[in-house]
Amino acid sequence: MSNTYKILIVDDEKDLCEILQFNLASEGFEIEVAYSGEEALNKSLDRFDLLLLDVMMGGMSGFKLADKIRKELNLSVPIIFLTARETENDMLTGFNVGADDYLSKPFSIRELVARIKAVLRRGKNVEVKPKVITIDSMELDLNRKSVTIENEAVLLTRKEFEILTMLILHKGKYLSRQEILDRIWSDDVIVTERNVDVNIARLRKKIGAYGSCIKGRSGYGYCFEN
Amino acid sequence: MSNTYKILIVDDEKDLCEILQFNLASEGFEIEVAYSGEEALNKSLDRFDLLLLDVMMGGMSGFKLADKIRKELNLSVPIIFLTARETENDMLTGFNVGADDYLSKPFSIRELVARIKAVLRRGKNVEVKPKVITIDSMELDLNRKSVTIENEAVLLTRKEFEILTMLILHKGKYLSRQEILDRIWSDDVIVTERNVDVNIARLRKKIGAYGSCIKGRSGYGYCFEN
DNA sequence: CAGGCTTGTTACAGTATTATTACAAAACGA
DNA sequence: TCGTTTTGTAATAATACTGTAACAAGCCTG
Repeated sequence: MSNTYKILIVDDEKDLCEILQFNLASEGFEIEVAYSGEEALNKSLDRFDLLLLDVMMGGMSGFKLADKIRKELNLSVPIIFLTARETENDMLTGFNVGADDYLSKPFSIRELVARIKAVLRRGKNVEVKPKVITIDSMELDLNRKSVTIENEAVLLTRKEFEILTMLILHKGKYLSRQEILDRIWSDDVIVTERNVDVNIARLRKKIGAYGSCIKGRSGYGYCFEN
Repeated sequence: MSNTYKILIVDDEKDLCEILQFNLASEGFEIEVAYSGEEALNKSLDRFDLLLLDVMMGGMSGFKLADKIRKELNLSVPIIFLTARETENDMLTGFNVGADDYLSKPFSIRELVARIKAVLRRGKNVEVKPKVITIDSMELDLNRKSVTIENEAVLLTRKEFEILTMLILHKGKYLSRQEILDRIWSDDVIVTERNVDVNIARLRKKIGAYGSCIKGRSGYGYCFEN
């Protein structure tokens, strides 16, 4: 396999680390090891495709480490937890800090490998969104949330901007009113689907000629297509 | 609370189904149940956000079902397996057919819910893999619900699209009017079987030369065959 | 090959869905 | 706070979709 996956093992049991390292390496993975959470944080963690974290470690626990990785480093690298503890609460904590899987010791190497592969397979399709989208003479800046057409600013409201962005990110696909509501309106607000229509109408008017790129189709919803 | 995820439970233990249905429904999920793999295949499975499959079932096993779903229907909907069996080999079979998680009975509802949420959360960032069916110069995009012939868009209504999809997914098999009604019309609406004929006629007209691939046979129903 | 049954097609009407407008409520900023 | 902007609702007209009925054409079966 040309691009080998890099996996970081964080566990303070050196024996187990060695076993894992040997076995996973022979599966074709590229392995690095850290013997504590602190040591792990000293590495540039964004290099790895997957982290295997022991929950029970001297010093920082695996959960704590995962939390830092998610919240402070803001990384979305997949994480699998290893733990000797079997209680349900641990499970839940694990998933709450964004674990991708969870294995209780003792586990078989084959099972671990299977789960690693499952997690890596999932991750393959994630797509990095561009921050600026250009469509002919129309530009959306997702960071600044601004739109220009022929370099002229077009002032869209928040909802209008988000709908336009969503349609464009799914260019060519019809999105139902419900899907649009789900994504753009906060969960606790209850509004009618007609709202989507109204906002689409406003949007169409504001973006001039591009308005006709937003197609509406009975039973399907809306779609951007140019 | 717009975001209801639709989950299909496939298990032949009715009691368990009921318990799961009740508990998951009260978590805000929208639940459907099938008591066998065969019954599950009669549903349009692309409607669901997640499948919970029992491994051990009378008739088709959960693994077999998953395999069909992945390979024949070409769906990438997340799957979680439920099983009483704990052997490692089962685990591995599960992951090989593209399972997203695996739970051994008995499991706690809370754990199941946590795992469901983990799987659904993951799915958010994953770009849906295109589900496109190509038949000579005709292309059906099941995600976009669009049809093109020689790269020209063919605008089908929902019913027309669904009928065409259903026929093509069961290419070579005659589907009775009743089967088509059951699958495509919602349960509470009562309509005559003649409706199927009418929609088939419209469909045939819209898809031009491919119209003649939809064969009708007295007493059998309709079948797509090219 | 005739009669009854099933199927294909068309036209029409009822229903559902969508676009647009105007106005009111809510949120926002100075 | 007040005035402005944004957002939601309701009403309406326009459009699209779907079901029914009617009839023609096909197909079984005796």
